[in-house]
Amino acid sequence: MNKQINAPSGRPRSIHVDQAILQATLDLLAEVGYQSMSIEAIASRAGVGKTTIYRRYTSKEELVADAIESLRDDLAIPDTGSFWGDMDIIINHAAQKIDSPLGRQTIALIISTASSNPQFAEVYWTKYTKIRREALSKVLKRAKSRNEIHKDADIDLVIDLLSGSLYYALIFKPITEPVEAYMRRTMNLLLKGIGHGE
Amino acid sequence: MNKQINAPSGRPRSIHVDQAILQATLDLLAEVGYQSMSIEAIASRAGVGKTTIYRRYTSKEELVADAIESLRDDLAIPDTGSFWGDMDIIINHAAQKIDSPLGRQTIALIISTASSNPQFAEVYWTKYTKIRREALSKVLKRAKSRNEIHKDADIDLVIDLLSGSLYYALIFKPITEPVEAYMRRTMNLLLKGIGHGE
Amino acid sequence: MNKQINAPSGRPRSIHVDQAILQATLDLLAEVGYQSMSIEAIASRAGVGKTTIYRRYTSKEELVADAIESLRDDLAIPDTGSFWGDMDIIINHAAQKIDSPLGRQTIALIISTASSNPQFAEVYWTKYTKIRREALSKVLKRAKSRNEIHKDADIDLVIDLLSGSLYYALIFKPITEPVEAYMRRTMNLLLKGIGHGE
Amino acid sequence: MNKQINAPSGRPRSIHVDQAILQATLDLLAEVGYQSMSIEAIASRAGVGKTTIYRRYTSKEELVADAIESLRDDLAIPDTGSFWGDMDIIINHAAQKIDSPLGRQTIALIISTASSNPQFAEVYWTKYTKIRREALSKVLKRAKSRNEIHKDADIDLVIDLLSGSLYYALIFKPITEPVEAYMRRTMNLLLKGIGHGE
DNA sequence: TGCTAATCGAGACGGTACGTCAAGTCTTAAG
DNA sequence: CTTAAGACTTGACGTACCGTCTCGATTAGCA
Repeated sequence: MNKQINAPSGRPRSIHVDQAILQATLDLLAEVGYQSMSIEAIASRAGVGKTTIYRRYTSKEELVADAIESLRDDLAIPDTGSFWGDMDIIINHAAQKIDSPLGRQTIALIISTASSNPQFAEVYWTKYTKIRREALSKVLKRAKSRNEIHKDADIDLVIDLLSGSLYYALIFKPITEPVEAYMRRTMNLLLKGIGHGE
Repeated sequence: MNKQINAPSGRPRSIHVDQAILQATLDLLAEVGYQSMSIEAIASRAGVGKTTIYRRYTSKEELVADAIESLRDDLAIPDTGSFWGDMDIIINHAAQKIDSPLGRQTIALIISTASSNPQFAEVYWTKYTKIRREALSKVLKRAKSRNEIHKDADIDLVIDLLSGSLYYALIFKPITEPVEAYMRRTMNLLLKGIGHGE
Repeated sequence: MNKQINAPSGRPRSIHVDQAILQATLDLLAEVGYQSMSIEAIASRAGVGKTTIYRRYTSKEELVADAIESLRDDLAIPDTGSFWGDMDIIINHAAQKIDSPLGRQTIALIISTASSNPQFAEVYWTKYTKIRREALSKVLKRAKSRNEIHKDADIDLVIDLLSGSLYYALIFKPITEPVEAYMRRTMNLLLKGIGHGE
Repeated sequence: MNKQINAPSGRPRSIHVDQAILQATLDLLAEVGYQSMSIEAIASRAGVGKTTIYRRYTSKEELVADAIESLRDDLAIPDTGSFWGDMDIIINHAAQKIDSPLGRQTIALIISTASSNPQFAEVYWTKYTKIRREALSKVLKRAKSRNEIHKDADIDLVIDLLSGSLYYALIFKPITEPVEAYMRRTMNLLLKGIGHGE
């Protein structure tokens, strides 16, 4: 009963080929960057015909999105019992991801593509960003319920500030301090605020 | 004593041509976007030979950077006497800049190019971003001296959060609310903080 | 035993394209001449990408050489039984070839290219000139065996004189008489000589 | 009375510049050949602005024609009293001219340009070829009057054969024998003829 | 002696064509 | 029907020269 809907006649697609393509894509992404990475180079690196790639993906964006998706790690949402306990884990995890050639290229790519191509902003948002936001969101909600942060704090906006400043710093500021330290400073500022309360 | 460093020989460069090139660049940037904008199209739109462009700029990035630079407005730093008075002006100014096809394209471009090309991050930082940061910085310092915000608040970091979240929202979030409203919400969050004081 | 040296993989070259390129080349050669004939024009006339031409030929010379080669007629060596009978046929054949826009352009081209490019002199010599010389040579040898011309006459040199003077006249002398007449006068002079015998 | 038609006011043209241009032209002609010789290169080699060249010549052909003209030697017509005496001088002179890089380039150029550009065939004919033909012509006429050659020999045609075969050999035949030897063989053949007389 | 006008070098200008590269489509033979 | 290979059209790239056009700076001869 669980036959494939349309019984595929002829030679089936090779999964080795699938993997070779994704791997070649990731390799080249880390080596030469998104812009200077040609489909032809990917094909040749993967030992595959161009046609074989075009049969699977209709654009470089799609291909790369899939390649990045392929190495998504299933981020376990931490639950240590304290806000800073959870945050430390999230921050360390993020920092570790970012501090590699592929990690930086990936972020640069996501921002770059997304900013000039709204329809791929959507794709990346779902495949990459959303997961992380959900983890953060859960952690913040728990902190709320533990009364560690204001119960009327705008969690979504907090995440915007946290993520936004991180990306902003990664793009525009030469590396002055470790990613972890920067994120902790940010979180602290958000906790205390800069006004005088009433 | 006459400071003529190098008497320029040969026919001098035409400023009409300079302007035509920059204008064509801005037009096309708004119309078709950075990626699909060819030097050939710019040349033809400007009524100019390709050589004439290549004589001035060695890359599309350089050209576009200069074009954007050319429409830099000399942002007067507001001084209304109150923090929110100043902020309103800055926010309105920013919103007005952003809410135009060219404005959005420009921001997308800056982020996109900068994120995949560190050396142009530098250029844009200086030509475009720095000026706005300095205005914000001055306003925040004055607010500090008026005791409207904490005197030990990390101004640089505050600006990172403000700018970062704005860019982040512009890229990843479909337009749900006016830019002004979003920026005001952000500023409020920063003032109050999300923690419970000491 | 099957002599297929390298089994060709990939899409084979299209013979339609081959022909279109050669035809466009010959057309333009006759219309605008060798110098002002651009590869781009040939490509567009043939309805073909520039790359497709560059895949086959590395230079305009090569392309044109091949185009000319393509219209080589398989000159049948005449054998009428008499020297002048044979010569008449050869002369008429030559004259007919020369008296057309393409014919003149071809000769001009061959001489022009060959004189400034020794390696193409070689090509043209083999593809174009040699065949005609061989025909002439055979005819002259038969005339020798029939005792119509001296048995110690230097046939190669005779052909040089015949061909050389023809080309020379074509280049430098405005058309005063039909090609046939000129060639016959030349041949006569060669037969009689200008000296007084021994 | 014999004043220059239009008294030239303003700065007169510099003869140093004239010479520098011609010299640079000849140098480059011998070095890189006619085709790959750009006006820009000539100007730069001569230490002269492009305008200065275009003020004097309207085309590369004109310029080169003048450069070649500038080194015309005033071929004295020999008169030794015997046909072969005169011929030896002419042959030696020709051979000496031809056996140098510039000499070969010049001939190649003349033939090449002339064959693809009838209006320059005219120019070269007058400036270069005609002089040599007249010398030959005079020598042949004297030989006639001395009864060394037939009195009804077609002198013009003889010269065509002599010149034509020489050019032909220079272009198409790899150097097998000295120019002098070849010319002497040709002359001999012409004297004796290849037929059997009546 | 100073004026006038064409010259000079330099190099910018709008163009044309170059030869290269990659994009995405297509056509083979082999599996 | 997929695959690897590679030919195909298209279009932009960045370069080299073309012939024309400004520039400021020399020069001569005429006034």
